[in-house]
Amino acid sequence: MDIGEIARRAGVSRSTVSYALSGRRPVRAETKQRIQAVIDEIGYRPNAAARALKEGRTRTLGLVIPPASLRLTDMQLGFVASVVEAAAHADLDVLLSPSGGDHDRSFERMISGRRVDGVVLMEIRLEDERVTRLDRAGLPFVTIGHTAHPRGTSWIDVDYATLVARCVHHLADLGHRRIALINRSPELVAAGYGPAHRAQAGFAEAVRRRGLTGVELACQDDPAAGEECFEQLRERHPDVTAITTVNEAALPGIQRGIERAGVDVPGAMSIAGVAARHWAEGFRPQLTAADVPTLEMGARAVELLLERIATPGAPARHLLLTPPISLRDSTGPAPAR
Amino acid sequence: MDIGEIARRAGVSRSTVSYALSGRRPVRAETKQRIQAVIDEIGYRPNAAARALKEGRTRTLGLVIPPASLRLTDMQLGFVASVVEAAAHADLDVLLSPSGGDHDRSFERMISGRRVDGVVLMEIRLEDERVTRLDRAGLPFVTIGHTAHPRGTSWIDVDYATLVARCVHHLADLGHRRIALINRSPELVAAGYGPAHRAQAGFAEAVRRRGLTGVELACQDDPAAGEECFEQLRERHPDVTAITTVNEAALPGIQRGIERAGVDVPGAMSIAGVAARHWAEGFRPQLTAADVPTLEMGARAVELLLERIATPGAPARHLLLTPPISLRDSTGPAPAR
DNA sequence: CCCTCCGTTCGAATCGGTTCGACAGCGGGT
DNA sequence: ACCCGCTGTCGAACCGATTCGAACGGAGGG
Repeated sequence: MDIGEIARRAGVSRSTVSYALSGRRPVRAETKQRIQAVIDEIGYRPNAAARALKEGRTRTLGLVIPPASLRLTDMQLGFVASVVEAAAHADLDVLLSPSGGDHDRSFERMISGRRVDGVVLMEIRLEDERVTRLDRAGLPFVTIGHTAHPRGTSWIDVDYATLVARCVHHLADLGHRRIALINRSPELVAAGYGPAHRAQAGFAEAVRRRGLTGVELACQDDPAAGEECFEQLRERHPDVTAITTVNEAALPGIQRGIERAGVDVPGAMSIAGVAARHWAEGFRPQLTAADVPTLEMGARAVELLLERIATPGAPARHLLLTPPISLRDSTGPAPAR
Repeated sequence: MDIGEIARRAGVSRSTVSYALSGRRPVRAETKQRIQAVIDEIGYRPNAAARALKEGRTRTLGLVIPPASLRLTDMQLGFVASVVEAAAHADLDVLLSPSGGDHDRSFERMISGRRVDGVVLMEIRLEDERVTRLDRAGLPFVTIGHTAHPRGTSWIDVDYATLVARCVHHLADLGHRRIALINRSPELVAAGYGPAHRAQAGFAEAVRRRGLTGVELACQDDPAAGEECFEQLRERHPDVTAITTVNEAALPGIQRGIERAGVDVPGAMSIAGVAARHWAEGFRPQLTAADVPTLEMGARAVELLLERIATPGAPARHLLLTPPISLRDSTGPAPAR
């Protein structure tokens, strides 16, 4: 079922079949029909490897995901889903590489074996070795999240600093004076994980500006830790009246903690955060939050990547999203003393 | 940076370089070293497309996932993660195809363009067109889940019928006479989705055997639906004292419902189910459940697939897992009348 | 001393596509 | 009548690897 077989059966040369399929040179309508008939009959599809070899491109995008052993967060999952979706829409396939840990072989294969035309990288650290490796390999890539100094690389990210700051301002406007930030895990903060880092910075700056008292807590990305973190907060800082968080995975736990402590939200405690709509609306009462447009981000990332692939010389582009905060039911005036 | 460049710099022929790398023919140690030195210097990696073209295999596995627009369940995510993990372990790459809906192009490309050596299929329906298409394409594949009549295909699955039956027996042993099954979504049941179907069958059979009264409810795979479903159950069947469920995504909602209704578990209501350990242990009180070994299943699926690829003639193999039920804190004696 | 065999290497064919150059035939402009 | 350009087709080269057959030289056996 190679192209030669089609050519033989249609009584033409291999190149004619190729031109009939690609349309790069005119082929008589009758001939084209004859070829198409044979193709339909045999069920022929061009061999992807042969095409990739000759064309020098694979029509495949690489997607680097966190090591599979780690549970993907909902947000990461959203990125994966939307990248795959967008790629499929552009008739591209997606090759997965669980990188980090000891599985760098897969990453190595992907970037140096010319298996992909471009790469989408996620879970970017402020200093990220993978970025420099991709740069050296001369492979087009786009990151979801951005490094400390993203010189020539295209990226898309959510402006955590601004969003957290906005939450703080919103809470301050409501009269809250003591506000806590429930951040991502201590490990991530220590590892220089961008969102955690920038949330911290935005929080500190906003708190300073408004002359508030700020408390920052690092919390593992899971419900149990969220509950524990909330209890800890109540114990050590009982005077805090508002919480802002970027840790969506901890939300169910925070909610549990609130319910068990019998705290009235938003009567006695206000909460505002950054989270995918899914999490914000699942919270009781529904969470006032900046909705991270996970699905859109993956799609835009692919868009940026396709641009980079099409015109490698073009300047890198950056998309810093600042979705509006959706007012829901979890924030209200600070309780009177 | 092709093999010719290496050959030139090392002063040997291209075939010698190839043999030095593959070891399929002896190469003098000194020559081998010289070649290796050049390779290390240049950072050469064989072009994947060229190799695939000549060898006739791509060293890539295909993984068909539900359309990306749908939220992947935790279990599906576990499959994806473990398949990717296992493939990476065998130095294979994984190509993703979101199939179903209008994205069949990707599926079509994958199976007929010889882009992959084999395919892992998940979310199998009792009658599944994709299986027949793969069969026709003559591509080795393995399914996670199984069709109604899986003749010559290898698969791995969890024995939902038996597990649900065991839950029922366990509850019956504790004295419960009226038991509800909270199944997966009505759509899945209607579409002939295996686990939902077999859970139903196992439930009905066990209930009949023990002479119990059984109530079956279909429930969307999300917390909100779980809560609603529980409330509905309390309202319409207030005499039910035990629940068994295969809908892990609904568990948090069921828990919420229980808490809001102030029902004592396991004092007034027992619950036993089938769920990944993660969900069972996250439930309060911890859920007595058969722990679905998601991660193991993906790994075993890849194992089966590699066997199929290695020896296409060998008979298909089936792995029907029946993990034991872990007794936790959610089941107890039926309340006295 | 000749013949084999083995280790080592090379050249050429091959995988299945795409694409370039050439060429035939035909219509139109001058 | 001639040349140009366009349409439609073919043959051959090429992408970058693997692999087969053959050649060469030295060691070992008869």
